[in-house]
Amino acid sequence: MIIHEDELEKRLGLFQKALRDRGIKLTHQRLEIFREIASRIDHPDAEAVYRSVKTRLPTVSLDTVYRTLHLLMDLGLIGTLGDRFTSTRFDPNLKPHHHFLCVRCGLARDFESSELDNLDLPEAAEGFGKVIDNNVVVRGICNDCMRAAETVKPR
Amino acid sequence: MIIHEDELEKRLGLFQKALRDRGIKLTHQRLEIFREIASRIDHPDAEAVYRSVKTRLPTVSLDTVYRTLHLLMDLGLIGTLGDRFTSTRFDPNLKPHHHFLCVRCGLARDFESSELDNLDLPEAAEGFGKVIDNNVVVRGICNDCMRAAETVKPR
DNA sequence: TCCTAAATAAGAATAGTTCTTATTATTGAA
DNA sequence: TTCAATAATAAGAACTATTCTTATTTAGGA
Repeated sequence: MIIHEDELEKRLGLFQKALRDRGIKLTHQRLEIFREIASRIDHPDAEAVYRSVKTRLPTVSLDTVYRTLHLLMDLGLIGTLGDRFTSTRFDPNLKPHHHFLCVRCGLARDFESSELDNLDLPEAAEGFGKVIDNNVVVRGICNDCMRAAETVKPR
Repeated sequence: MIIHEDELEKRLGLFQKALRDRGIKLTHQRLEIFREIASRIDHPDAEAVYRSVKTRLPTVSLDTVYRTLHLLMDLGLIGTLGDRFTSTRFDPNLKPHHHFLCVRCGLARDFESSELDNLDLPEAAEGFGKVIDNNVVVRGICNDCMRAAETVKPR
């Protein structure tokens, strides 16, 4: 759960600068929430962040944790594990395959590739456990969204 | 949204056989729900499947759609788009990286690899739109879960 | 055809997340 | 440092996706 001290310092610096640059207030809550997420390598959910921060700031609310995590996402200071959809999307394709995913509209399409099915994984990856398979998610802007972006010129 | 007629037939065959082999009843609802998910390439969520099936079976319930989709998952006849967690998990790592994910306990760990950052993608993938980046998810059983499986022998 | 277990519809319940509102705190200005 | 304006917070209501409960219906074997 621990990252290097100097990596944490670097992340905290980025965070404080991002807030200052945009005139966003630096509250105790935001600092503690950022410190918590930035120092962990286990990809906690909002509830887990809330539980930890609560030991230091007993009156913090879960809502503030959510708002702050979303703020951090908007600022590009954190991301999520996997692409998030509001609901589960199902996939009837039983063959090994990978996905193209439009980050704008959520369009998802399958494609096959035996090269990608059989990637040579770095030792680091293999070291975490016994590998079953791997899935490549290609993120992009789909053709429709590209066309829409070209058509509607900003005024 | 359309797949080949013979691919659909093949999927329907697998489905009916899987139910028969296990003595699971073939209901109208199950057949229509499977037909719907099996014939689409757009990875719909339960609500979208429900809306379509409802036009043919007006009395079907959303709950039945959920139960059936989960049954199909348990039977290995469908999967989901991306690995699903009950809640959103956050990631403070801003460097390009990939993930190891334990399918048993949900442990997630980062690893870096410039090779994987710069994969040579098949034309099929590039054809869907403008690519931004790609993320590799390595699915497996983490070391802790492997040890647990070895320690607790089945009786 | 009849019987029985399994499956369904309907609606209540739950989990995760977001919204509303009254209160509090940050930050720039005096 | 104090003050004022405005943003941010806590609390709880509300909302969305999903699952559970229960009375009713149905598939499939005898």
